[in-house]
Amino acid sequence: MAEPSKIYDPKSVEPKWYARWIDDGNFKADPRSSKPAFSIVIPPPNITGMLTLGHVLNNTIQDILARRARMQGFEVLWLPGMDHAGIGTQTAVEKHLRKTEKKTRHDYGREEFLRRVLEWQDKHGGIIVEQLKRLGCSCDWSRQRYTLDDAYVQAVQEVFVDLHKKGFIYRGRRMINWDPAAQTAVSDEEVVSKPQKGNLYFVRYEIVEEPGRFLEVATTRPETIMADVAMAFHPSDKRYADLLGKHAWRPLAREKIPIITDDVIDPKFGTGVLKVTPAHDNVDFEIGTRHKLPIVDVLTPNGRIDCPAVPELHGLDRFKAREKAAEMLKEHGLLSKTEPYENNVGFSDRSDVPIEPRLSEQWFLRYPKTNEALAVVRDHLIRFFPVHWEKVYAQWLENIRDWCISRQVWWGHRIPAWYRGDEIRVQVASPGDEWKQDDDTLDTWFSSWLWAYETMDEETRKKFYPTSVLVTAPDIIFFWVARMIIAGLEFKPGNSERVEDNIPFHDVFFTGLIRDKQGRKMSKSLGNSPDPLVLIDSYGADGLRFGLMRIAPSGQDIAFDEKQIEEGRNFATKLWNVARFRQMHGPSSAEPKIDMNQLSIYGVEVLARLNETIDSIESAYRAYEFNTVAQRLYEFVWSDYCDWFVEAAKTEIFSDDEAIKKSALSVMDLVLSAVARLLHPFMPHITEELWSLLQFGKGSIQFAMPPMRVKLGVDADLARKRELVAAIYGTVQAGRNLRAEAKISSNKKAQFILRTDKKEIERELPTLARLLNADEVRLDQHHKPEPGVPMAVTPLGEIFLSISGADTAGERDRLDKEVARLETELETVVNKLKNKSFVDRAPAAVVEEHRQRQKNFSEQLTKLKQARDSLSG
RNA sequence: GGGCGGUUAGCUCAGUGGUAGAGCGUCUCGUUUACACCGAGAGGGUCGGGGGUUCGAAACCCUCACCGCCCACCA
Repeated sequence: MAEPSKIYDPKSVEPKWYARWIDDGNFKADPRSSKPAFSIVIPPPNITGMLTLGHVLNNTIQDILARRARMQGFEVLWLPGMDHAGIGTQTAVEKHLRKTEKKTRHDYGREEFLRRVLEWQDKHGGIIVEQLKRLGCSCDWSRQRYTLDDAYVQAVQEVFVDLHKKGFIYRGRRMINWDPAAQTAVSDEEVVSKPQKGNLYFVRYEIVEEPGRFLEVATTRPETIMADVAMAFHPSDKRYADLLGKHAWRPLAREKIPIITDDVIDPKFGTGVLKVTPAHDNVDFEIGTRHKLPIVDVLTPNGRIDCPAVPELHGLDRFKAREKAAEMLKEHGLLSKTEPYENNVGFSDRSDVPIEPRLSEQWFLRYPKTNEALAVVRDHLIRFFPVHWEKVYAQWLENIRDWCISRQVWWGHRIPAWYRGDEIRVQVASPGDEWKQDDDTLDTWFSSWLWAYETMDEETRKKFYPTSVLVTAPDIIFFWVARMIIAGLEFKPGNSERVEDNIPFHDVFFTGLIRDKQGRKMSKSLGNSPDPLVLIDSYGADGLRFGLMRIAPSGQDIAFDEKQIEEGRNFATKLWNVARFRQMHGPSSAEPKIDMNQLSIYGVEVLARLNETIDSIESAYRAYEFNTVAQRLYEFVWSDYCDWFVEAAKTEIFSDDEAIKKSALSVMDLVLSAVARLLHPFMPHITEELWSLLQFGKGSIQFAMPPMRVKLGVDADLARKRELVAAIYGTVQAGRNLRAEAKISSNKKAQFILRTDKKEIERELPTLARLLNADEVRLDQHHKPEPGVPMAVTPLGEIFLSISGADTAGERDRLDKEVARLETELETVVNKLKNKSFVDRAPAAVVEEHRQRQKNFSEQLTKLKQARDSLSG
């Protein structure tokens, strides 16, 4: 076999294995399997979307869970698919058409426009699937679904009809959030409030009954004055009490309007007077309803003024009109002042323009099963990770309002409502030629809330529903997670009456949000979002995955730094090289035999650490703490295995004694095979490559059982050996420090003398010498050093660095510092042990630990002082 | 206004009651045959402030400050 290259090359490894996995059908889920089921449905990316770091994080986590489950012997379904993203896709296509053909969708008409969208979809759709494959995602691609698949469309229609029949869906003329750019209604969840700098205009309304007297009102929206239908103040406000029942002149589109009182008005805000504009404000609408006021609408759907009575404003954009209205008022002396003002304005999440509250005929859903949805999370039938999202979820459900589900958009699921004259019918099929279907489509989320089960056929559902876990970013907890829970409870896809059979998933893991180094959200406009494919090209998919997972603490946002991906790549190379090292020393064994009699103490140590690593990984997985899993593996491989075990074991590996050599190689095989399997969910490609190169198993690593703890014999014996290793490693560190302090360059061999009464150390001297890069470590129980020879106290005794021309004064200074440091530490411990409360009340083990520490410090100190004092002469 | 996170080394973050940690960056040494995408060593922190609980607090409680999110109809 040719020797693999020094640098691991993901480009030649990753595509090769991915193609193989697909060819072998390794990701296919079999609903007829007798294995226990593990299932995940992908949060469907937008059909025309591109892979972002958010997707990388999210899908890496899902892949880790899926791959680990496969290794554990589960029948795994990771169901992929895409979302049609109604407004999002339509907006993208409209933008494209405006740019290339200078036309709007209305220029084409519904049918032709939808044809253009399909064209666009054919061209740009599904790219993200190929990108997910490059990341190594083990989805069952043969089951890919789309929210506009025929069957899915049918299901959405039926759900609509069903909910309408049950009385949960209704049509009504109500205040909704209007997006003037996309020209559609949006849901409350799609409105984000942003602080906006603007002005507070103080406008004077003349009292009809008392000419010359004015009522002053503070408003941010003078452009809606023409829609004012009343003036209102708080009933307890004495300032205006005498005006109740009188009238004011509306200053633009001059008209008499009544002066009324209402409880919602805050007397402390502005002048304590509100101009009531029911058509353009939610609060005002409610006041209007209470007082049976008329509704005057002066805005067009695209946010322009519609008021022929005021020609100066008619047709103007709402923001231009605001300035113009203020000007006009000023000219008439009706604007007393203008103050700079900052307030929160609702913006459309989609088009990023201010939302216009608007009275409109729309379809609404009164949510079913809200109490049940609260209960399943509260009672932990569904478990959230991290748990604090439960509260956010509960708050939303407790204050839930009806969901506006109709959209004035063409791309999406058409509403199954039919009209003939004044008649309305809600049903899937057309009632007849003379019936005209509702022009509107449904909110995209009204289709995605069925995703957890409408993506499965009957047989699949039987095996894999409810799904095991949902992995998602927390920003769609309301949009998607909560609604999927409600849908599951309402439509009972579990084919049973039991709640636990119908919930869409057992666990929900909320990922963090990836931010840039400055803590800003990743966004296209900021250009701070690195292209994951470029990262894959530079660092490999495995490097990207591992690097990202190691820095993604559960439940917290992630500050992205490419350096960390570089570390992931470096780790892959490290792994690669240490495997290559193994390969240089003969064939490896798939089932290495560990002979406890032959096993070196270093082997014992590394296997004990492997056991600890396996344990902590196990518990970290249970808590979805992927960064802990990654970090533990990183430390074990790099530090415990490479830096310590492999270096120490070189003595054995280069030994002429075949039995000794074989024992060390067996340990390496055992560890490497275990590490490959433990790392496989994080780094699928490189581990498969190593598995194959080192011939650790006949089949793919994907279905290899995760490693078990290694049995290491009796506890007392194990502890004694590990203590000895710790002492040796401690001595090595002390010795290396002496070398560095004495400025012996790294490539120079040094000589050490070890003064110890521990006889068993003799056989370890060659290893000690190797680790210290010494050509000799001599054992001398009665060694009397020359004055000024650098020395250190270690758990084994004292170590001396043999050098000529020792710097006595320098060494004395060094020892003085060392003595001072130890004295402080000793004092701390002694004080603690002097404290009666501590000795009486602290756990016995802790007290004993302190006694031991005191003993060690005292012994070290005695030896150090002797050494120092001998220098003072 | 309500709620939820966060504040630990220059940077990014681990660390939920018992001697303050990692990686990166910095400094010194090094091409010692797995690895310079590397190895060895060093320096660097009164754990945001203040109170409390405890024998003992980075951790638990209270409070304040600052940063970030989410929810809420102050025009």
